[in-house]
Amino acid sequence: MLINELSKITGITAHTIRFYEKSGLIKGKRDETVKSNNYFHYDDETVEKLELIRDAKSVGFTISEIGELMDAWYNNKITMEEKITVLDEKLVSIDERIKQLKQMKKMISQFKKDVIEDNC
Amino acid sequence: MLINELSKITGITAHTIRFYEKSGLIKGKRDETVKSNNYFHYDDETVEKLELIRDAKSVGFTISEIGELMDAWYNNKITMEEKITVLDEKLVSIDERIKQLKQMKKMISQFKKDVIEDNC
DNA sequence: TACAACATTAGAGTATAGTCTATACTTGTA
DNA sequence: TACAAGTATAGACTATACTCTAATGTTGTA
Repeated sequence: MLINELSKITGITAHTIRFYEKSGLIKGKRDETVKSNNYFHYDDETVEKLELIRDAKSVGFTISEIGELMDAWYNNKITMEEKITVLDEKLVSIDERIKQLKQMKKMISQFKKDVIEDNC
Repeated sequence: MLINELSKITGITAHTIRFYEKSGLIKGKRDETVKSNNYFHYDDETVEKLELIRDAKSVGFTISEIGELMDAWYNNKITMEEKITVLDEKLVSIDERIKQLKQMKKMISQFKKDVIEDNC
C-alpha cells in the first residue's frame, strides 16, 4: 500500500508517518520494476509497527526508546541476549512508572480527602 | 531563603526555578523593607511545591497540568467543588496511564516469552 | 576596598516531536 | 487531455520544557 492508505488505516497523518520514517522507526520499500515514480510501498507489518509506536508513545516512551524496542521486536541482526536485555530494561522502566503513578494517586487521593473533610 | 538555597535544597537549578516562576507554578516574595535590591525570597511551601512539581513531572504531567493541580492544592480562590473536579480529573488520567502501562507490560512480556521459546 | 559569589532580566539556544508549506513530479478519472 | 488527487523532498515553523549567555547590579569577606 501507499502512504495515503497507510495513513487512513492507522489514523496517523502522512506527514507524521514520514517523520517516523526519517527517524528510522519504519521503512517503506520502493518497487524497482516501476521506473516512472519512486513511491514508497508499505506492508501490513508497517501497520503493526505504527500501532506499536502509538501504544508506546501513549505510555511515555520517546522515539529513541521506541526505536530500541522495535529493534528487539523486528530486527534479526541482534542476538537473543541483546533483545532480552532491551525488553527487560523496558519492563523495569514500566514498573517504575507504575510505582510512581500509584504514589501520585495516593497523594492526590489523600489531598482530596483533606479538601472534603476540611471543607476548603 | 534566596534562590540559591532553594536550588541547593531541591536539587533544581536556579534557571529552572526561574522558569517555573515565569510559568506561574511558584511565586517568590520581595522584601519591601529592603530597598537596595529586589531579590526574591522563598519559603518552605515553595520547597514543597518544587517537590510536587518534580513528582508530577516524573509521572508525565505537563507544566499546565501541574499548574491546575497546584491551584487545587494551594489556591484558596477556587471553590471546593472546583478543586474536587480537578483532582478527580487527575485521578482518572492516572488510572488510564496505569492501565496502558499494564497493557504494554503484558505485550512486552509475551514478546519476551516468544523470543526465548523461538530462540530468535 | 577589591573581588568573588550571588541576584535579576531579557533574550538566545537546544532537544523532542511533530506539523506545515513550497516545489515539482505522477497517477487516475471525467 | 485537462486537472484533481496523490507522492517525494527540503526546509520552515510550532509547542513544550528547559538551559544558557550577557549585561548589570548587590552582597559578603579577606
